[in-house]
Amino acid sequence: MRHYQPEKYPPFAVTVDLVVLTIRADRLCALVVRRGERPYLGRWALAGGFVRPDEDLDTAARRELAEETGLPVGSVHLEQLASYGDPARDPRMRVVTVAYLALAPDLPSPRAGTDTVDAKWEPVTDLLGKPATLAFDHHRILGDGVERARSKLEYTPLATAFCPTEFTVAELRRVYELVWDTPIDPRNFHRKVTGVAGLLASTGHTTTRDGGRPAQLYRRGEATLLHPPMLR
Amino acid sequence: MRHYQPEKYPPFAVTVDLVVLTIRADRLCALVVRRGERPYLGRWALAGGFVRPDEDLDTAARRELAEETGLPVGSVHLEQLASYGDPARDPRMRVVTVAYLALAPDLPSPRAGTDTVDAKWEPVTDLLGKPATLAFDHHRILGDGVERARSKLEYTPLATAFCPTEFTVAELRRVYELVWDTPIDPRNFHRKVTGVAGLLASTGHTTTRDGGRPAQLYRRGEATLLHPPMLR
DNA sequence: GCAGTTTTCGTCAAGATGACGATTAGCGGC
DNA sequence: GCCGCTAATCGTCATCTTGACGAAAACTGC
Repeated sequence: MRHYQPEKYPPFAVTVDLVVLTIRADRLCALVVRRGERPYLGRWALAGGFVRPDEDLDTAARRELAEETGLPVGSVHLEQLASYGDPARDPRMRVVTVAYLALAPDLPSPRAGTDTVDAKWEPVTDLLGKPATLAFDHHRILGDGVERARSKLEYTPLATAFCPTEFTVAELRRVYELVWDTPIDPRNFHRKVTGVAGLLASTGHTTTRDGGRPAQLYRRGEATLLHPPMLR
Repeated sequence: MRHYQPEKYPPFAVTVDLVVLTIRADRLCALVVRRGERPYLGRWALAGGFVRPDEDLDTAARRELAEETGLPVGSVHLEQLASYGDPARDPRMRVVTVAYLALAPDLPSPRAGTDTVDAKWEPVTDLLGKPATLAFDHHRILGDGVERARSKLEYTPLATAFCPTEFTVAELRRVYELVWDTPIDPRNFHRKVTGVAGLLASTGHTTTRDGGRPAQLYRRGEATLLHPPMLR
């Protein structure tokens, strides 16, 4: 094992940043934290932080998610989104960030973390509508995350990640309606979603929490790809 | 702008690695280069190299593609694939690599680059069938790249990236057949592909290079998303 | 019991799909 | 110039899926 040779291997800092999405009060919301450090002190930003020397990227992402938000992290869907490495994206030094996309059911309000003085859920339309709100290139990263979520709803069971363990067809439909920002016919959606192999697993229970006739409760099925896909 | 503080921002090396796919002699092939340096000296690997201090990730990927292969790089589709950062993935030091997926029409044979002694096109089935052939975690990266290509054929016009500027419906079909490894009915494919809005742009020319009745030549259309998608 | 609400099942026309027959338009050889 | 070969392109038909919407079912609150 050789020595580290800075001339040959230029040093970078590597961070993870988190696009954490949830649905709260009938809106698609993203987690933002207020920065407690320079640069961008006091500005809102995505949660994130430096990857530790002996830590895998996925591990770092999950650790930051837990640390910076205090949220129960076990039930959260986490996947890598993309990496961003513009030489000027951080004024301190050369930083490459590996962005992750996290999807969660409606969670309690986050608490501030170690490097943050505040944390909250903010509707994504508000954030994306004002490009200068977020620090660094986080506006772009958020946009990419939302777009990834939108398209993955079509051909994966990702929408179930926004729902609690047991959920109704109507709750799942609400996810699609909010993420795609388009109304969906409840009857056709019901027919389609119950027809896709492996998307829903029956629990035998019912609930009336949405009012009206009792609805079947489902758990997420084993499918990882939807055949046929749900098209926008 | 602060000083670099190694305790606070642990140093990483950042590389780009390239999954370059093409279709040659009716097979889906990937570009592999023989390493001219330690570690894995003499082993086959994906093309790639260190990102320079003042260089964007996309720029580094395109530069490496040109440098390590000598291929004409203008017509090549290039997109980010994913990042890999297992602490043990490189025995020298902590390296995070940003993998890119490149798709090219049938190109001339590659030449060796600066850090490589040899370069060639190798059928992906051969590479994926023998997990220990490639250096580092490149077997996994290649697998992820091929899987990305497979699924993007469904809902984007990505298949056209494997074709020359002007191509026939049959040539496009051959791409689908080889990447998905499944036969497709020429008549139904023709009907479908000519029906998808914005996938194909007519050139008015025809060719008989495939034999038989002259085929219309098309250029790729403006669509970025296929409606409806081509389903496996 | 009744009004209100939501789930769930049905119907029907229009569009998409898969299997496959038939026609068209070049080629090469004679 | 005609014949067979090849491959592109067009058609047909039964089946499946989709979108629009009617209607019944099963709960709640009053």
